[in-house]
Amino acid sequence: MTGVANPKRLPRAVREQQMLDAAVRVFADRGYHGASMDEVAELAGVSKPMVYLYLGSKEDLFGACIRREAARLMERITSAVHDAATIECRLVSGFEAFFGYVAEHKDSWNVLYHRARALGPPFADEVDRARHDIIDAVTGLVDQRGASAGEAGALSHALVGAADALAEWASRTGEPATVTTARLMNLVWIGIERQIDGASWRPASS
Amino acid sequence: MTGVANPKRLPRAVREQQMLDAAVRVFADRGYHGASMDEVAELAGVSKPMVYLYLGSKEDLFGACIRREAARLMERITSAVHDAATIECRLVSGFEAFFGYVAEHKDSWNVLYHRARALGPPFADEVDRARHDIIDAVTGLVDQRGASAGEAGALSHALVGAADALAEWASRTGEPATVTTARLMNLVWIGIERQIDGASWRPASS
Amino acid sequence: MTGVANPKRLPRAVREQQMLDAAVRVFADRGYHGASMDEVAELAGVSKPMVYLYLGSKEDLFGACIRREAARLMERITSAVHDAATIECRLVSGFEAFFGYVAEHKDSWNVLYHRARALGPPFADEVDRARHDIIDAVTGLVDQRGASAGEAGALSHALVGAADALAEWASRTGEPATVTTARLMNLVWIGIERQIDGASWRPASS
Amino acid sequence: MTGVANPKRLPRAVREQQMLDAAVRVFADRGYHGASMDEVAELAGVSKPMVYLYLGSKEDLFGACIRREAARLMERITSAVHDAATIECRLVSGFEAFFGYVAEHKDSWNVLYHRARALGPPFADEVDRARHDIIDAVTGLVDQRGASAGEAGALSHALVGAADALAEWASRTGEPATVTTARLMNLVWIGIERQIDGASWRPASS
DNA sequence: GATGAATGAGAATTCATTCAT
DNA sequence: CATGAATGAATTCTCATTCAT
Repeated sequence: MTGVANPKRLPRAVREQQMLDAAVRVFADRGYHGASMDEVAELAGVSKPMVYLYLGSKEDLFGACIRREAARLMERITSAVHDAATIECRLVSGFEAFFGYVAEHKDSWNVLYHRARALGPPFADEVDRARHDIIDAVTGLVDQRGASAGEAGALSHALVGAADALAEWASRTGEPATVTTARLMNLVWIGIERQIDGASWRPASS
Repeated sequence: MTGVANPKRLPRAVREQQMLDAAVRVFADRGYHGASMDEVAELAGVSKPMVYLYLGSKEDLFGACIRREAARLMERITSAVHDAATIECRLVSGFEAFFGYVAEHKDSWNVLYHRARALGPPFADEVDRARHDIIDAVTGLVDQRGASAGEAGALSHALVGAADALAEWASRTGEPATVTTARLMNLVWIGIERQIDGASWRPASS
Repeated sequence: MTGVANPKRLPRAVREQQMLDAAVRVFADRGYHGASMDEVAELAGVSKPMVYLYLGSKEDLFGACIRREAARLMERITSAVHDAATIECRLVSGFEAFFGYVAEHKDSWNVLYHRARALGPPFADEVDRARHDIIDAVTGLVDQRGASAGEAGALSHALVGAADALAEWASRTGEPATVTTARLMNLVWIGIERQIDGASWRPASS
Repeated sequence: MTGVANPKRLPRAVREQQMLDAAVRVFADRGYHGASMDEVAELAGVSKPMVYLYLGSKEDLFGACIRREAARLMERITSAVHDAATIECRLVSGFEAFFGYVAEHKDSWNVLYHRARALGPPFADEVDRARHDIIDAVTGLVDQRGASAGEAGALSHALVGAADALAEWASRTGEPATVTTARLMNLVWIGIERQIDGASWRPASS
């Protein structure tokens, strides 16, 4: 009975991280509504009141998960992009980091992308903020020169959408991040380049 | 009380459609777990037992929504693509139809795309089938000639992902389907063309 | 659609019997609370309102079942006992008739004995009346001469109880009514005889 | 409101017994299907979630009742029989204990005997096990010497059936257990004795 | 005579959340 | 610091019962 596996009396910061780990896992598996605080507490190895004491309500807990995971993803991408020279290299590095992250942290991505998106008003803000941080980062990659705001915004949305779908594909086929990155670059790089140069596709019919 | 003022004693087929309309709306707004059968019934202007009698369990009801909405979207795309001559034209028509549909039937798209994806085993099949019908249609557009199966699959996943993200963007900015289509073609058409021709992007560094 | 199997427009008396047949079956299978009017109606091949129109509420329907089946059992026993000469013969004939009935009409016995007994106040009367008709008949068999009322009552209760338990035993082993009857007579006949003669068992210890 | 005025925050073991007490009472009064978890909780003086937390589903709860009550009855009979010397004494002690138990714990007997019997597959096992423990005990009393298995089985079924019916009779007339026991011995002892000795009743007619 | 359409009421079960210790 | 005990409020689903045709 007396603490073999779970040392009691851990410092607060550690316990909080354990709880968040558990929460991310449960939210990823069941979605926000499907998750129960009971399960989170059990998986974290603490009693429910502890969860409430440390992280607040279910809503708060979900928010905390989103923020922590989004920050982790951002950091991974940012540091990957950091010391690449050309736009092309930045994109490649960024995509590779992204695909790598998704492959290595399925739960994290699951919560962020699948579970959190479009979850009624109380969460929309939190999630949108997180998602926009990422899209903005991509916009930053592409929009080094003067594409108009609208253009770059749409472009990065499309890129992130495509990347997301490919991440899923990659997680099913198990292909390495570099290959998936190549597929994506294959599809979009020339388009991006031309867009940066100001050229654009015209309907063939006209 | 909130439902439309309905004449009583409608024939079954009519009531079923009303219920499905309501269900799509509610599932779109709240997600599967967040939706309550009470709300569906109220919005449909009937009592709960009618919903259970006609459409079965919540799970069944959700499945019925998915199937109906997926069929509608597919029909719209299929008929748009039908009489276009070149691959390029087909893509343009297909995207326009898609963006048009998403713009005009927000709830439908919401259920199909945001709410239904990644919803545990009981639904995975139904949803996956619907989603794959669409992706297969896109694959069919692109893969008229001999891109290898894997290539085409990844490509169409990426295209659908990009289109989805742009649809969201468009729904926020309110731009017409033709403009969004142009943005997307701008980004990907050359890449597609080259891929059809067998050329591909190479990492610049090597 | 138009009546191949179930001729429509049957005379009321026939329909009522069909419904009662169905009801006995369903009540036997599921018990009073577990049975649903839907199932009864379906099994009877009519719509629910017909059941209500002809037999009244669920409670009424159950009562009607009890009465009909109890009457059938009583008639079987009564006519078997009718032309036996001695008390012993009457008992044997009565038990054989009883065991035979239980073996041949499982549902009927099930409803009467298992499902109906001890079913809260609304039914207690109906069921008790039916059960007492049978016990009274047994009392009549045994009490031809002057056992005091109390004695005979207790005796016949015990006999019916034993017979009931043996009926169940017989229905499991499938042994013929005559054998089961012999078992029972084996156990109780001498005791009955002595009781009729006024002799009685005395505790051995005194 | 109806429950006993309970001090709050009782230890689990205590609360569980209170809940079982209430459940036995309610199941006895209404039968399995007729009983509602609401009523059980109210009578136990706790909220429904506590019942589910401690005892599980309605089915589980019913099973727990059956097990507890069957064990109590068995213990009473076993300890009564324990130090009687002859078969006759054992039977007398056993019956007295049984009639005493039924008289003193009406609800318990009601659940065990009337409510639980013949209750569809999910319960059949539990109930049958409990019931057979009792019948086996009786078989053990009677079958000290070599009555064949079938014989002894039928005999003990019949005895338990008779005892049950007499218990009911006794509970109506209020007569003491010793008197009811005498009635039963009066009826069956000679039959049992002869059966032990291998003699048996023969149809008078042959 | 017969039924499809419809519902009010209540069932089991679960969950987020909070005290008292 | 930490938890076992406890619950109000929903949620899904079913059922007996009745109209309108």
